[in-house]
Amino acid sequence: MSQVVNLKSVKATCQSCSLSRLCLPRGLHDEELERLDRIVQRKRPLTKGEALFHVGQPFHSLFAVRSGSIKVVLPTSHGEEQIVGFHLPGELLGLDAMGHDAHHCTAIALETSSVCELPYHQMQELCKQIPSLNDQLMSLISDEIAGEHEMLLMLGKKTAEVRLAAFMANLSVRFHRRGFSSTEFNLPMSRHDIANYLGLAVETVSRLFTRFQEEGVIEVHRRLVQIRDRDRLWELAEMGGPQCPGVRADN
Amino acid sequence: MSQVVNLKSVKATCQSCSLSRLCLPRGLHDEELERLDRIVQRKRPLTKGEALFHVGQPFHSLFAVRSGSIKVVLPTSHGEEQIVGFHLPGELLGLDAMGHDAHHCTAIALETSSVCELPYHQMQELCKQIPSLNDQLMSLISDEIAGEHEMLLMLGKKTAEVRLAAFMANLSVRFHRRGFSSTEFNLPMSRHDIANYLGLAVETVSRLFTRFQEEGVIEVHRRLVQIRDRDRLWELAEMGGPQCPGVRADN
DNA sequence: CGGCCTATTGACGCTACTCAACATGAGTGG
DNA sequence: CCACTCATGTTGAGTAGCGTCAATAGGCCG
Repeated sequence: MSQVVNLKSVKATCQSCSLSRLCLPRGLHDEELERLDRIVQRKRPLTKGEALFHVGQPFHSLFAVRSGSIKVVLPTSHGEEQIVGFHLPGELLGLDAMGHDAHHCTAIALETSSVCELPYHQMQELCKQIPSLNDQLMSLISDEIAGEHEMLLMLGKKTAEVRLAAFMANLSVRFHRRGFSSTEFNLPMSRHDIANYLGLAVETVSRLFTRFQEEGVIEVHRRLVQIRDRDRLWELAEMGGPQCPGVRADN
Repeated sequence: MSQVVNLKSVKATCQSCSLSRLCLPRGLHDEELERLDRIVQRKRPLTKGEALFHVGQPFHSLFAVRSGSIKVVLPTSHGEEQIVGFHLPGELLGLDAMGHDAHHCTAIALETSSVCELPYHQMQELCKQIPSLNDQLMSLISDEIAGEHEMLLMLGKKTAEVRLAAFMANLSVRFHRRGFSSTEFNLPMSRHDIANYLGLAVETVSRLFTRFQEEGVIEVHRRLVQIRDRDRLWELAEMGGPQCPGVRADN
């Protein structure tokens, strides 16, 4: 409150952001980046459990995760919930509300997380003026759809073992792209969240984790995961084939 | 080939299309409609089983279903397939490839079907010039994402009975919006397709159909469906609650 | 009419859920 | 610092829902 004068010095910019390779800035040159920066609003960090938006709330902005992680949840008529995605830094939130006036899902921080707010109307204007920004937005949108297709395949056809293995493999790749270790990371979400997301019972997830450990595939202690045998994990996830589900070409 | 002179007389236009209320033309006025019409390419109808595009093929156009129905399929490494959607007239295809150079899924006609081709680059240009076209495209995109979220919920949390009931209810609503009866319609897809889409075995679908019949909820003969007790069907589909999953506000 | 594909029905078994007890760690207050 | 409580995670036993396998019935087309 009293430090307004300091804000400028700590202000993050798209130019300086390490995620620009994954996020909207991808493919933009300096002048364009500055224009994007001008509409981006960096918000105060969310604390664990805090909602970025709730289902039904008016939609006026997209959000990009800057740090931390956020789960996206669909409430059901019967009080249950379905987690439809976990978003890591560089990924967009709120795409499913574009062109509508209310959010269709709820976004909740899994840990202390910061996001960039992108007022939708200003984004639209900027997309008109900067073709490569529009391209990148469309690319991220289609990734979202494609990713959900892969998830439908998971839930429709795969066993619990394959689902969990693929989930771990997917996290490994996504963390790696963000500059973290691909073999050792902390799960941002609880067992309950994992189970919910994968359409399984918590107990099943727990049992599978211990089985994976017994087989020397991964080591799990509470939320710390260490991947011991990457090849075997990929096999379990059925990701050795022609294309790698859940993983778009590297970038 | 020899009838070029006749083409104009039979040429369908977005202005004359009964689907404009659901499809891209929604919200456009006459002059804008004409400009959209100028980039739309009406293609020869697809025959049953014919592919509109295959996974891996270069992407350069979106498609809108004009008549018939089309299934969208994801192939897996193990030769299986997962159907990720059935598209009825007025719905778009290919959204998951925007911003990429290749299709991510395969689209196959379930019956004789015609589509409108929308060259993507021209669409982009037109979206810049016609804000309400851009709005409608974004709206359709977000509907696609939201619909897939609902489907994740189905596959993640719902029993076979609820899935099939919700599927029938969903079809009923979608046919109704297209001017068909909401209580009597022909399934465009086989039992095998339904089972695949819902993540079930064909036998389970068959058994549920007979159970629904015994309970007087629906009548099914081969592909003809008659809904006898709409309220009970909605109950079975768990669609009586606060909001109706799978069904956006009417339009 | 015969062959083929789709759909139905039945018997059986397995995967993963439910219920329940227990373990572990985190946070709190004395 | 320790005892207490609560949240989170693990493990076990029993079971149900749904998949698999197999046989049969019904439509469609040449």
